[in-house]
Amino acid sequence: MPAKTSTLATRKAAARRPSGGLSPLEVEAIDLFISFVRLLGMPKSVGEIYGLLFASSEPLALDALMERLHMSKGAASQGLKVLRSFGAVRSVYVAGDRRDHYVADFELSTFASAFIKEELQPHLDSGAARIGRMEQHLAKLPKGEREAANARLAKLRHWKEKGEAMLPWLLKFLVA
Amino acid sequence: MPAKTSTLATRKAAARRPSGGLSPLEVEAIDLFISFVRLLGMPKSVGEIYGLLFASSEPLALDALMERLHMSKGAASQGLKVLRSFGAVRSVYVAGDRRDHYVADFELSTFASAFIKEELQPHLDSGAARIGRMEQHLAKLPKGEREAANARLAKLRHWKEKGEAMLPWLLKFLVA
DNA sequence: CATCGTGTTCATTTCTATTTGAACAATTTG
DNA sequence: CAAATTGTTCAAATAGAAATGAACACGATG
Repeated sequence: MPAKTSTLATRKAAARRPSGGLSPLEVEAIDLFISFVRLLGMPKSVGEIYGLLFASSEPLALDALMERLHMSKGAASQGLKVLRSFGAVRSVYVAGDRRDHYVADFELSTFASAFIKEELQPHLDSGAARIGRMEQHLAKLPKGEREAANARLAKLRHWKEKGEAMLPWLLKFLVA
Repeated sequence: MPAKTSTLATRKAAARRPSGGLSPLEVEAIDLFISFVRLLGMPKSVGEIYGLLFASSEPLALDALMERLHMSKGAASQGLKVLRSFGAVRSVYVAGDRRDHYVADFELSTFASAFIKEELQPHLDSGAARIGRMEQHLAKLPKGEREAANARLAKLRHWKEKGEAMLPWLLKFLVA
């Protein structure tokens, strides 16, 4: 079987979408996930890729993503890397094809817990470290100021605790 | 009283910080809030301003922010506008001074509820609208594909509901 | 083992978001 | 009411993030 040959399913799908265009449903899904990933501070391309994979019933290879999303190979590769790291996407085996094929993972929970661990938790940790350093500085302050500054620090500690209490809850909520 | 004259408190504070420099405590607070607002996708300047106000025991006017943070008047004005819109900052009256003076509001709850209403809720709403549109498109699909696509849409609806259930809870958690 | 197919990386380019700085509006002061 | 002070707005400049495209690494294939 020559390398260029595609599966039957792929050929049928392509027939419905001449020139690699996107169906209205796909466009809507892509838009949805673009705005979602932007909310999380990720590049648009990540949303495009996930959106298309989400809408697609067959696994898609890198070239398919490039072609249908009008995206460079580099961007597609980077985007998939991010999505893999969050467990939002995984590669599936396709017989007789050397390329990697990807499908969207639909479990919100894996995605959420990865995001919390990789993005939120580190922020909380560095925040806690900073509060620690602030306590050091506080000790060296003249007595008059120390009192007022300490009240503020207490607020910070309180927020830190709120945050630390929230993450596990958030996780549980999303997994449930 | 000539316009250039500052309050007694301001003069004393300035004496400890020649050339408008920042104390280590202030730097630490500013760093903390910069990384926080960046996490929420807001410009750095917003974090700088809130950080300095948070650390400062006296209310600060626009020129003080400009000078101490080496920031243009425009940026300071914009930043304060955002912070006011979130209720993170409010202006207080200072006798004998024409300028607006600002203090940080420490209530996490007002801040959080403003953020949820202004940022998160609109996203959820537009997401819901998009799901509606997707349901329209789905109806026009050939029967074979409709089934698979519908399963995906069910997932989306589920996430939407999760999101809608989460916001009120999040709010309650942060206010408590 | 030379070539081809596939995917990654990274310097450069392109695009977007933020900041600047100056013009303006509004208000106060002498 | 003219001049000075304060704050806002917005076009232009700048900094920062993301995408491109080409070079590279790696394995497969003949």
